[in-house]
Amino acid sequence: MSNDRILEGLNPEQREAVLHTEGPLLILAGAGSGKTRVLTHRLAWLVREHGVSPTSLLAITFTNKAAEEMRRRLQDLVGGASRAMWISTFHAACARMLRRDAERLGYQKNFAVYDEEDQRRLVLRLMRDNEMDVKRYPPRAVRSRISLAKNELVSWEDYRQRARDDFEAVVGEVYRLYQETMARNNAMDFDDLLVNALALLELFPSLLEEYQERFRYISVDEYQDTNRAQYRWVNLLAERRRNLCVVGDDDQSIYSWRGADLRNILDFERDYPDARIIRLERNYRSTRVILDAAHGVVRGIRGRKPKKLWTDREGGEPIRFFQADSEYQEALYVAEEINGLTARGYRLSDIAVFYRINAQSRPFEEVMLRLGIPYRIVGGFRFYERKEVKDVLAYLRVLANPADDVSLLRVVNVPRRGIGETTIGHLQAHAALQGITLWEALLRAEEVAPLGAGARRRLSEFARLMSELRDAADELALPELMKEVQERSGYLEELRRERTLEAEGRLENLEELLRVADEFQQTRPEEGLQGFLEQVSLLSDIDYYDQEEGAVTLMTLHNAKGLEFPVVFMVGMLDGVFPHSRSVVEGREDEERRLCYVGITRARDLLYLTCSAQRSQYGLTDYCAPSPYVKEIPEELLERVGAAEVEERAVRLESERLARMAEGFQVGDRVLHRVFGTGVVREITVSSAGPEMAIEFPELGTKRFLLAFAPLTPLKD
DNA sequence: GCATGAGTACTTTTT
DNA sequence: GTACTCATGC
Repeated sequence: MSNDRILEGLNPEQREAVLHTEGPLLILAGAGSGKTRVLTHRLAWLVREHGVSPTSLLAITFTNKAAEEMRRRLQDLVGGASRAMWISTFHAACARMLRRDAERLGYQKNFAVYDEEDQRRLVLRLMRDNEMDVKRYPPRAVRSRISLAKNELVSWEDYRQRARDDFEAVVGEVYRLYQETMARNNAMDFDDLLVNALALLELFPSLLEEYQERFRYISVDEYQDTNRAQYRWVNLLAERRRNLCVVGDDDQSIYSWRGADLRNILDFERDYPDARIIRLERNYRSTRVILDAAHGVVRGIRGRKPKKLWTDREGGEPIRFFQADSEYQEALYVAEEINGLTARGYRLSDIAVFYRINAQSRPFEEVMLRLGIPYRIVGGFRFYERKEVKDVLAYLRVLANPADDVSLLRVVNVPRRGIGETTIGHLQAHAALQGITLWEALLRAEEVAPLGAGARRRLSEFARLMSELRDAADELALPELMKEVQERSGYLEELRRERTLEAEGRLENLEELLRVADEFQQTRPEEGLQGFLEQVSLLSDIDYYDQEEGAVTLMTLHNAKGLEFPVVFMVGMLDGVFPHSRSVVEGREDEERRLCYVGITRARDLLYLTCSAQRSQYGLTDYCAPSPYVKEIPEELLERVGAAEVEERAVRLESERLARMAEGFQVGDRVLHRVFGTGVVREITVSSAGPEMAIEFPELGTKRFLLAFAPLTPLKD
């Protein structure tokens, strides 16, 4: 392939960005302006034209999915060289550094990665152990403050010193206990990955130098959503070579609640006075109407870098706005439109439904299920957050890192083996007194004086189980080990005994987990248990998403970032939900506007905004006004849809569905009625209530049924 | 130690 | 409407 192909089809600004290889570069890339293309082509250009070794390239993306996509595109441009580049999220890159050198910070290489639930459990335990008031200071809130502090590089010492009220004082104290326990448990949470990777660079100049020498060219995508720790880490790495290319868009900054700081991108010019700045303002995605609507929402934000995207897709279909009477009707409208769109030639995978919070998905799921529209949900309850999955993973985590007592405590009595709170309490006290880990205390359970004989026996038995599994861990490949854990822990047996639908589902999930382990073993056998656990904890919902599947996509606006669809429905556009009342209270309304902007600019051709006059939450229904953002879209771009029309179509849709059902039956067929038994169809007619059938039963004579309600099944001869 | 039921808080958004 | 905590009784 010739190098010219790398530049082919780029507009002048894109081309300029690709050609600017040396020195700091800021690319202000509006929505749909082809920034992924620029990023990948720039890397390809470095390799092909400048002969840069792929090992010298570090590319940070926002999700694993984006990294994968980038690698795939690079594979096309430069072939196998793409494999040698570091293309990953901040968290994955930091984890990689730490797997190599965490020992320098006092961790062992096999450190565990805690997710939010693990963190919350630990915070709760620490607060209870120290007699703190968990009602007044909710562990969730404490956890989130600690997390935010870390992202802003505030240590517990600093935090405690700066505490302004008693809540912050409590947080400061828990923060200290938390970090101590994490160190003892040989565990890091998501934030520690960043903080500790940064610590490696700051504390060990030789390491810093090594990485600075290695990564001669660094690029960061979605720079507007980086936090303090990420900012420091990446700028430190780039300090020597100064070949730092950052890409972002202040209008799409939507993660301040997780510590992202818009100043990182706004101040880039101050950090690098010699930076080249390139603006990509040509949008290749949306119609003019859609871009104007998006602009209407963010126009008024103060401190915003003024800019306006342009497109040569003049005009476009108006934005449809529909205010339904009920949530159900809203969902029905969306479903009707989807049917109409597919009739017009759109594929289901062209269509997306976005909402502000996961809880809003329910009515849409229900209606699509009922009308038989295939859909796929991104996010919400995650596979790896399901109880049974986390339980089995917790066993594996203990095997990989016995110091991990959060995981050990999670599984010690799951399934039930008669080891209750009292017993565990004694064990913990013993461990603390002796200065040993919970695991060690478990192995020497006989020495725990206050324990009764029964408790002691049960603990020893559990200890034996775990030691044997630990031996197995050295011998067996991952899938076999997991199978052993599922079987020998008694977990499968307990679920099998239950014989409920729920247990059935859990068993299926555990099977799925085995398949995941199997695939990991096939593709990355050298990474072992450790690597598996790490991958599992760093994956996000969107990483699993395959846009090509023949289904409508449902997801939150946050998950929609970086994607595009020919048709977008933004649903539940209600004041209080969007903007979310909590965001408003906490002074983050601008960010809600940007979130709206992100949603709108995902649409290529068609955009729908919907809401309903009422909404139910906590089982109650109350009345709601439409989102104020709807009003900020210029009136001439909107087309309001009437409820009467929607009702009418709903009725028609329903009768069509019934008519389709009737197609399964013909006069003369034998059918089975759940109550009356076997009969023969004598007549099919259609009334206003849908298809009716006259069925003759041998004993009972002829009866008439409404197809919609009768429990009938056709019988094959 | 554990099953049961009453009472409660709860929902932003996620690597 | 649910998930979680807590008190009660076996």
